[in-house]
Amino acid sequence: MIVETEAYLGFEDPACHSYRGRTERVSPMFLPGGVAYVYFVYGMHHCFNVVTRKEGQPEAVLIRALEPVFGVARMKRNRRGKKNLTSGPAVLCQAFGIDRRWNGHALNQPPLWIQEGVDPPECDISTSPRIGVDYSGEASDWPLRFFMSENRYISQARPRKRGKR
DNA sequence: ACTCCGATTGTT
DNA sequence: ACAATCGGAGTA
Repeated sequence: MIVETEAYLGFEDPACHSYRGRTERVSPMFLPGGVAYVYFVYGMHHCFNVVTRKEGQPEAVLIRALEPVFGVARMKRNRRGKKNLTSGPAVLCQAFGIDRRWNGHALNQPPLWIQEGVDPPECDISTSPRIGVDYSGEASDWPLRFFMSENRYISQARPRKRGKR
């Protein structure tokens, strides 16, 4: 169950990878919505996004945290026994075995897909600024992070040095 | 060709 | 507080 996301708003958003236009890396974002955009960061991590708009309009939602529902044993294996299985964008990618090979994959198709919640819990949704985008000027203040209020699987935002804004 | 640094995480 | 680790993107 997806419990935390961030929106990235294409050409209008200095924090978005596609802000400066089309490059090889961000080309999946330019596809019609419903497919995966997976990128590699810090020389070791992957992050998983859902492309959201029509072709040529490169916006996406970063999946930052999940609450495990089933498949926990496999997640543990993929995570090498670590306690945190799905809190944090790179952590959940490791748990699910998601890497750049999934770029462009249609997310209504197995073996990796997203579906409407079977019995979604009643809950409030909170917003906050996005994590780790302090370089992006005033966009770093935009309330584009969304998470289920008080869900225990929300990723912990670490204290960071304040960049230019 | 070369430099800089990141939509992070785990450990100290 | 810092290391790990590398390729994308920008500059020349």
